[in-house]
Amino acid sequence: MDGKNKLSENLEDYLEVILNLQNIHKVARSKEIAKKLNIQRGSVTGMLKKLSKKKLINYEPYGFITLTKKGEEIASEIQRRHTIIKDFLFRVLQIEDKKSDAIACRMEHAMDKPTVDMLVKFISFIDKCPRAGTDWIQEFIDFCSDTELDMKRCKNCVNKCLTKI
Amino acid sequence: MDGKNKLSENLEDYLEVILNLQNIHKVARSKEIAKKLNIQRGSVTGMLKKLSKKKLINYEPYGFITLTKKGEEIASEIQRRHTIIKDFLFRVLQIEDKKSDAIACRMEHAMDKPTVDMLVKFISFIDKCPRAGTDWIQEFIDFCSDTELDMKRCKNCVNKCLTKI
DNA sequence: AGCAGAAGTTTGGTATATATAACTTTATAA
DNA sequence: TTATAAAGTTATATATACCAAACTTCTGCT
Repeated sequence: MDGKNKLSENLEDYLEVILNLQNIHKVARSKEIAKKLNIQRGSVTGMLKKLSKKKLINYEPYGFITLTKKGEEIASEIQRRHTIIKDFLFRVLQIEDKKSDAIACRMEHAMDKPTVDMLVKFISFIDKCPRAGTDWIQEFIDFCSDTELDMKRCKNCVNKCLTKI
Repeated sequence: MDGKNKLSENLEDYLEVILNLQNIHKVARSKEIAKKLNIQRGSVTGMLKKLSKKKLINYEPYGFITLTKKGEEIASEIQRRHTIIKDFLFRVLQIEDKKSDAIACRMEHAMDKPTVDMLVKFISFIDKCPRAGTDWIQEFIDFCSDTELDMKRCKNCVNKCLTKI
């Protein structure tokens, strides 16, 4: 029934921000939304009206702003994508914290749910598989500076896997 | 000197498409650009003018369309990002071919060069590290259906690494 | 040469998302 | 309780990027 109503990236960002604010202050406020999105207060109202028309937020002029159930579902999914992508960028690819956040903020709109689900599984696999793990990520970090593998070292490294099992 | 002139995602897409067409037909043509971007012919002209003003393409009305050196540099970088991201999605995350392409097409604008560089290293590490490799990716595929690790199997799996070195 | 059709452009209109500035409503505090 | 500030809204304007349809230029064919 609502499969085609794809939200713009901006509207998705609004929902995500509203969810964050709601989690802190119970309700979101126009001023705070503007601040978080780095835009002017006046630009927010029109977008709130759009979200309201789509029944994603409860909105009355000068009133409280809260997510509807449907809005919360979407916002949660976006937030989930953000968290997962950031985790991958930060913990695996070794991108610095703030930058991971900034890039995740853009990537979350490009990746759909099934793709993020696979990323979740992949990260989970890295964390659980004896052939991977945090020591393996450390090897990756070293690999990044060395570029070449030292096979003697590899032998040593593989042996570490055995100790895990 | 040109650090702040960030292109919009759309302009980046135009450059990428023009590079592709140029590689096939030496020059790009308005009609082909429209076709590749799934838009109308009339929409292309204005964008070509913008790219021309930014000195990213050589453009005269009714004339040939080619990338300038600067335009080619940017287009190549975008194309490189696309290829790398697609490779990760397809070969590692096991996203189907066409979908990998479509998502890469959107992600390429969200990830900057340093981040893609790290992704390159990561994929290269997966391909080269004895603890990873294609057999490890196969283990990931199995992990996706099973969700849980079988430690007996893990022992077997780790032994495979040893045979590599 | 000249005509038809293809390719390219222009024009006018739409949708999205923003800014700025003036205005209204709500909240605060003397 | 009423002035004032803060928060929110409205109106106008801008930038991006698209479409549809009319128009222009170019190309190939006879």
